[in-house]
Amino acid sequence: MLPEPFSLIPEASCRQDHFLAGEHLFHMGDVSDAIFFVLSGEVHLQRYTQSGDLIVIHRAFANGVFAEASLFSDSYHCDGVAQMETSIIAIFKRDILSLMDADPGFALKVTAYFAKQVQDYRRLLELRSIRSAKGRVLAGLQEGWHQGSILSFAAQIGLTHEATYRALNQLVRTGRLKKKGRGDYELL
Amino acid sequence: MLPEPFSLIPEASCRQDHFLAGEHLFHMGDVSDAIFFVLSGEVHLQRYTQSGDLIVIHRAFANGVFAEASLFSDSYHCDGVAQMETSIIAIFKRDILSLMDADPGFALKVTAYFAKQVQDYRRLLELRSIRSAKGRVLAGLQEGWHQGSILSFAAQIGLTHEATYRALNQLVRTGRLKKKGRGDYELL
DNA sequence: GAATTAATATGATTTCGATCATATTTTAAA
DNA sequence: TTTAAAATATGATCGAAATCATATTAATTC
Repeated sequence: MLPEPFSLIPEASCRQDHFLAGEHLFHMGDVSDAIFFVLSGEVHLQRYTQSGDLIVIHRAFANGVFAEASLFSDSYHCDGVAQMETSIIAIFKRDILSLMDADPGFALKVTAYFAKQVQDYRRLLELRSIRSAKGRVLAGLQEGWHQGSILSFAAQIGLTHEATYRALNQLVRTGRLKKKGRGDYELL
Repeated sequence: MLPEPFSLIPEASCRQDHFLAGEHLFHMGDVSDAIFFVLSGEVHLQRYTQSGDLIVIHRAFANGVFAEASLFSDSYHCDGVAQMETSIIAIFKRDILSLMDADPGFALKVTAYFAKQVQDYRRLLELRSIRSAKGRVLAGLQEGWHQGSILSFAAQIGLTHEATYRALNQLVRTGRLKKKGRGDYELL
């Protein structure tokens, strides 16, 4: 059920839960006691900037693990919000940490997870440094990041949805994309 | 020289090397045997898409560590290419892993290193989501990220240096900053 | 100490994404 | 089943940052 290395955690250290669209799994500042695995649905880790802008830090889909960074901090540093009806497994932080202490092999696998996160954020930053909407959308598609709605894709790559729709349209016109249907694009 | 926790690795586990512009440090698919620290120069981690487009996954500059993810995979998943004359220190993967195995304290520091990187990248992403140059420069200063040149500060926060100079000027005029000298600004 | 390069700075112009508006289609809800 | 809401578009306008240009000062290097 749970992916490596969290599959090594006993079931007694987990809790199943269910959320509706828009519901919070946790709020920024809450004491962190668990990391999460998505059974079905979609969860956004997000924060609001000083100016009130919403930024999506990470999108977790089915079979994804998220909020692992909370293992090393006392509280969550972002909101976790279900984007649709979502089922999750919460894995208790305390039990993960004690297993890491007892089993170096397990600890190593957890470290690999953090390394992967760093890699992902670097990619996202590099993508966001692409100035043109067209180039950014194309790169985002090539990275395979258009999985959910175009709206959430736009948020992740840091464009308005209008700019994203227009860039998609341009890419279709210049023969880089094929439009298979409403909101359904394919790379060529 | 090397940043924590890699400074704890003995020198015998490292190799200094030098590359000219365009030279490869490694190719995608090569067996991964080291992670890298940039002494000077610039290295791009990049790969080609199916359609032949070059995608830059990460840019590593002086004092940056990169290809840490190779610790946990048998081969490099992208090309590492020097963009100019570049000096690096290669830290042998095998020796890092064995030290992590032998010393749980070191292993924990490596984990903490990755966790910190995740936090840093999240902050940077949040800052970059601030649309106005003025707000972004101000936030960057408040984060304490203007330490080197304004040129490198501009690059970090994702603005051209011209936009950055103008934002600094605006912030001085609106009384948020004090200009103490050429390229020397102080928060108020 | 002269020459060269890099960083700081500002002016003029242009571009392109944000913003606001509106329509249509699809999905969810009442 | 009607209504409401969300996602997918596209049009018009505006503003702010990119771009290109040039000057000055500081730091290298020759």
